[in-house]
Amino acid sequence: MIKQKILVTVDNVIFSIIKDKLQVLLIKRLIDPYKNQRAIPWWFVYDNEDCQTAAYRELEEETNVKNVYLEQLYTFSDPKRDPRGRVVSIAYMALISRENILIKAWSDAAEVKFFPVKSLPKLAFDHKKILDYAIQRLKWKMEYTNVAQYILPSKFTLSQLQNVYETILNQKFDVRNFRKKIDKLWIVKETWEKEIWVQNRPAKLYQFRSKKVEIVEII
Amino acid sequence: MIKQKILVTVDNVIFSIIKDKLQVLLIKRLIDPYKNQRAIPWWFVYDNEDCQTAAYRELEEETNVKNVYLEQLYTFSDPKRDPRGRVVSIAYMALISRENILIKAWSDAAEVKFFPVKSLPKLAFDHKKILDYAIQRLKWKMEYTNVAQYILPSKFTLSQLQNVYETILNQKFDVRNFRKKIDKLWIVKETWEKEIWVQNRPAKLYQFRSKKVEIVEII
DNA sequence: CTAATAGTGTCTCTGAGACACTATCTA
DNA sequence: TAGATAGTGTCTCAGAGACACTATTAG
Repeated sequence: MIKQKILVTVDNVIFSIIKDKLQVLLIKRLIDPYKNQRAIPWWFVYDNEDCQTAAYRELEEETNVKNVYLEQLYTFSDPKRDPRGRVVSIAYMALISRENILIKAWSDAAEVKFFPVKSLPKLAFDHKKILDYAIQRLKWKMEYTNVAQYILPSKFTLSQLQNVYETILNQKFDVRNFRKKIDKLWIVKETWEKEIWVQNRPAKLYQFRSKKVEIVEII
Repeated sequence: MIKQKILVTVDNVIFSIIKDKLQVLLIKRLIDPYKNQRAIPWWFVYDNEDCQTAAYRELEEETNVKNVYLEQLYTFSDPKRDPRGRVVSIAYMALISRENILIKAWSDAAEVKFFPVKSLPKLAFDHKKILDYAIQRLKWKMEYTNVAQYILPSKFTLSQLQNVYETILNQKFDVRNFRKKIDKLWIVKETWEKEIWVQNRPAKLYQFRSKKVEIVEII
């Protein structure tokens, strides 16, 4: 067969909603090129694993891997994207609920930290392009499927659900119309539980009916 | 940097509508593995070109490359997908109009030939999986964008347009409702020309208003 | 005038979106 | 009882889908 000098990596765009903001996990680069700049976490694919497995391996570093959504996005292959040599990167998007984020990604000082997508630092390589692509895909997935469940705790209020949509799609919805829609789509069910420790009327907690990602026209 | 033994290829799923059927271009393999079976055309990516460029290069072999739509689909990376060694393949989908297909893909005896997607031979490697994915994506793109223009001649009748949708989405539409919808979406315009050489009332010829791929909820 | 396809309008029903007040809990 | 958020129904308008006949051409 032919000779090639191409390395293969996976990049992981890891989204969560923290403090009512859509945030993405970034690492600080410790070496050149782009030393001290932030980057999307990535790693080389091993010879005997497929890319999805490599992306999961990477994801384990930062999260408690229960109930993670992982989806392949796009393959970035500009010959100049890494100044050191030819690297083709398969980008993935992960959605995780705040409760599944490991402590080390919490600290402000950390080299691995969440940033709100609305106030990002300058990113290394072509990672801005990758992130923009991921945000676009996330919006589509939110509108047309039930993936919202992966970014919420397993039991949630309808207000929380609405907030996820409003935050990610960057628009407001009428409370009554939103609930009517969710109700008709038959994607969530009531539990017998209610919020506790809140200083107002406690809301009912709901669960998604299906863990499977399904096509549902939500918006 | 790290040592890897991974080769990178592009696979091209080339669609067209021929004889009112959705068809895909397949080559006959001349060597093992899968000798004499049909496969999606593919090639290695050169060290200094991005994957899109590689896919275009491949496409030139079979088509007259004017007015081709080319879109990256998905990257297939199972370590066992090629029995000879580790090959990661970036799959692309191309849409071409029948008028842009080179003669050599026309002959029945050819080693490069179109097959209706409804009566496919057995495919080599994981190419059935890739093709299924491509068909799925094609359906989505037809429903939500104006890509239909790439599979039609530049001037076409509304009946032809409706046929493209019916063929690919595998369902019938009411003539009046279909035309109402297309009219309202404002995506095509009349020309002053009509069909010729037909044995019935000749239909008006239309053109797409925009060559750019745009989001339009067609169906 | 026959065969073949092009081309056109109306009605019904469903779903989207605008809109404001009452209910229930804690402190 | 004040403060805070949960929770609920109606009306209007636009778009989707069902449905049948006339128009125009070639031969």
